[in-house]
Amino acid sequence: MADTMADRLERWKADGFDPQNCPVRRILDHVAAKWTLLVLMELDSGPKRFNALLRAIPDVSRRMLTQSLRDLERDGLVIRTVFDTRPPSVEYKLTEGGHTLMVPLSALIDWATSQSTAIFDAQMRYDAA
Amino acid sequence: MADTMADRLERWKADGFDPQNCPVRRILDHVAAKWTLLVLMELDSGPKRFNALLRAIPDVSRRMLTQSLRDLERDGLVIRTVFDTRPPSVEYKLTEGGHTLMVPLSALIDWATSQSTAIFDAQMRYDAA
DNA sequence: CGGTATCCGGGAAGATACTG
DNA sequence: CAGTATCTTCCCGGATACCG
Repeated sequence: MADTMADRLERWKADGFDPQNCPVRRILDHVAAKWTLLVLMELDSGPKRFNALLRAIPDVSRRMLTQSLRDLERDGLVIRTVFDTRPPSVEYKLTEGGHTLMVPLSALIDWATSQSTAIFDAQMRYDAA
Repeated sequence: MADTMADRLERWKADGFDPQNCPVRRILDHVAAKWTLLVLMELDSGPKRFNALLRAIPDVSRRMLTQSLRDLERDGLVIRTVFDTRPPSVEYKLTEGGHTLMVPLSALIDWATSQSTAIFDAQMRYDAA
């Protein structure tokens, strides 16, 4: 898509665009939620169980991990599978849609990684003034 | 970069990764902040003045627009130029770094746009259960 | 093991009014 | 024109405790 931002914006607005209910921002909000990005990255390398995720992501609480997983499940990006064993085990994995999200998301992560020192410097300069 | 997510995570963790202070997430938080995305998209098509942005983005308040612009300026993504006229006029435009951000960001917007109905459907299905 | 339920504090954001 | 200032409200997220 060689679409410019202006094109997109124009189409959105012509479409009766409601910034309070913008699907793109709703998705971005989820992606940028405090723990979601780390959850997605952990699951990208394969299915994991609840406590495995809890251990893999330092400082996340049970409550927030559960909520992040529920949000992702609701968006159809993650699938939750319960195995009827004793004690019960629950597996989370990315759906096909979840994996396709990782493509553009990787690019954004790369950008942020490569620019992080430049941004840090800019912040120092700004704060000095 | 054919880097997998697992590679990235491993590197981060080996690096003494603090999820509370992750540069990538800090940047993503700004990008995904309520109004930032729209501001960036408006500025991508060229410099704009404060009130032009205010008019272009429905429902944004003066306060929040100011804060969004300050955050972007602080990150070095936007430049603020004051012209000493009467009445004064102030122009905002993307920096070079701001423009490079739009590349991966466009890809993510495209993904979100193309998946928005699928996600909406998934949500309906989830909520029905 | 894999969650819920409940309480609570702090920061984000809206409304409104004022200013150089 | 391009902002501040102040107030208030809301909700995210942490802490803690309990459950099938």
